[in-house]
Amino acid sequence: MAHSDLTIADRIQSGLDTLTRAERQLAHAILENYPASGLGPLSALAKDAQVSGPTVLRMVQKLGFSGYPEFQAELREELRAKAKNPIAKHDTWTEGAPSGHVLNRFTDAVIDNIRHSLAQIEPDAFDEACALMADTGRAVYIVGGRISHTIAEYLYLHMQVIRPGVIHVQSTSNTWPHHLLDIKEGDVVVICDVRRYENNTLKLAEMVHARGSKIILLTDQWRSPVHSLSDICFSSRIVVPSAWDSAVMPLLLIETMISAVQDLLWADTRDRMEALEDMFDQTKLFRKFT
Amino acid sequence: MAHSDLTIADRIQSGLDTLTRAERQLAHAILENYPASGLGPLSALAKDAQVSGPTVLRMVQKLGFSGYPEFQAELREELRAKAKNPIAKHDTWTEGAPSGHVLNRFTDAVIDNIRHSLAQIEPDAFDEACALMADTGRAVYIVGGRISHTIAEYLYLHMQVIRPGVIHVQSTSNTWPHHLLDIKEGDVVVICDVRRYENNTLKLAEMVHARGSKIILLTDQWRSPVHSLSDICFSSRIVVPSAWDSAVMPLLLIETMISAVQDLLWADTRDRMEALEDMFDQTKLFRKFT
DNA sequence: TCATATTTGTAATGTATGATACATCTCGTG
DNA sequence: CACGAGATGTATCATACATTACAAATATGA
Repeated sequence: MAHSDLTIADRIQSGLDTLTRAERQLAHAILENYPASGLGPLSALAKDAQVSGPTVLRMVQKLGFSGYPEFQAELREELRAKAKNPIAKHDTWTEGAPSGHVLNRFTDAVIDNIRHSLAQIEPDAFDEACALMADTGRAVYIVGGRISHTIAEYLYLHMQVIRPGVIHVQSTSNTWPHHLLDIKEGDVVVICDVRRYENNTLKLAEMVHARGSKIILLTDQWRSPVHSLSDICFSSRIVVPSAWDSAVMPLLLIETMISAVQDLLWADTRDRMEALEDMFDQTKLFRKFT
Repeated sequence: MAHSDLTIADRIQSGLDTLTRAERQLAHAILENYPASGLGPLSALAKDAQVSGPTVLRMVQKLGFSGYPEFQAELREELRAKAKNPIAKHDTWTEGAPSGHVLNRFTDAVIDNIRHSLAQIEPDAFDEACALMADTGRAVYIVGGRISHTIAEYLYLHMQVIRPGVIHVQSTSNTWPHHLLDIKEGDVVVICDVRRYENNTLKLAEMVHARGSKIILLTDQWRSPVHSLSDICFSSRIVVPSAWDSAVMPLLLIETMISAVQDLLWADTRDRMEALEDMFDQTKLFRKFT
């Protein structure tokens, strides 16, 4: 807030006693449905409070603004700040680091990304995507680009355990057409494509689309060109205070999918996981969990 | 609401696909801080979205309003209505999904993990780790296990661009000793090791520790056995309502590190990144960003 | 590759809006 | 009750704003 830490509402409230008759009327009208009424035209507010235009203007000036537009600008600023707050209020995440520390700034941005992205997701689409991936009648192909293949692989590594028929394809590799030789109608292709969208990925999408496969797309807020070919599309906000983009939100989505698919297939997965445990034990790849 | 039960945000949301480039930019700007941005002057919104005034107007008309003022009037009406119903609060992340939906439960857990993990991190240790990774006098080895190698690779792919002398080692591969032949005292080894801690990773840690390398460990709340050998250790909470663990917090940490190291090395990185851009342009690997 | 349609931006225009000057009213005070 | 100082409203003005018309740019399809 430009002028002080107090909101305009607070300031009006505290000064209520010192106001004159018309000003008090006006003050109540503003507070009545705050801040909506203050965001309309001056004349509308005046009419609503049954006072004259100049009275509104004088009040606004008493509050320290040079004019009505400036007053409105601060109201909007309050609104912005309020909308941000629900969880990001935590102004420092790491105690001992100033709020300007990269750890705090970065986390703020990520939480904000999560909030915005989830607000846009349609739960039905999510459930549908999970149902597709849980359908063992369909093969599942998982595709990622240069950077995004890392989270694609993360999805792959888990899906591989959960169900059979999961194939990992790297679109940056020239050999991707080989992996798609056997793809057929009804198969599911999960594509991760965030900006610096890659031509290879688009080509791949076009090919599998032509084959009649279902495309589930994980992309960013601007949406990969693949999205026009996709059956289900999830867009994540990925902007952070960095020269790079954030993969946290896409990863969160992927993990949630893994969890949901796992639940759908629990009966089958159980055996697979136990079998895997046995194999690990035999190969002594892992230490016993202590 | 005057026109329908849907809020303007909903209507914009649902029509996102049918929009053109400039309109989509605008739509995102409106949703970004909704409804504040829509309550300012048309020109301000246009500038914010980096589109022209008329584009805003056309969009508003597409939404069924006769003009911008009418659009704003409904935004204010929504605000009024929302202020009246304090029950319509966001206690869920995705509207339209019950609070018990996996999307909401999972996200709750992840946010909780982030909060707890960051509360435990010592900013000084973080800064020190970044300084080590930014020191081009030291080689940086990045190591991950069976699953964690995906986020280790994510770190690698970025560090590779930021600075020279970055090596990716996969501890699950039998060939890892080959990659460490040249490691020397003072070099930095970033190890990702979360539960199902792997024997190979511990062996590797012991070896590089003996060589006098600095170990930065990313692990979970129970801490990998490597932690006794590590110089700097970050533990992330990774429990989520799933049969699997979450890699979101480790990834968040890694991304923050990338950002911090990038900042420390900005002068040098700049050239590297530009060189990379040129190479991408030449090989036409990526589409031009639209 | 060119031609056409669609999208987008620029510049001009008219109007709604906020600001100003001044007249009127209200209320306290002698 | 009259006077004056502050409060409030009316009428006018200036301008910032939304709107319109048109041109440039971009995408689409032959």
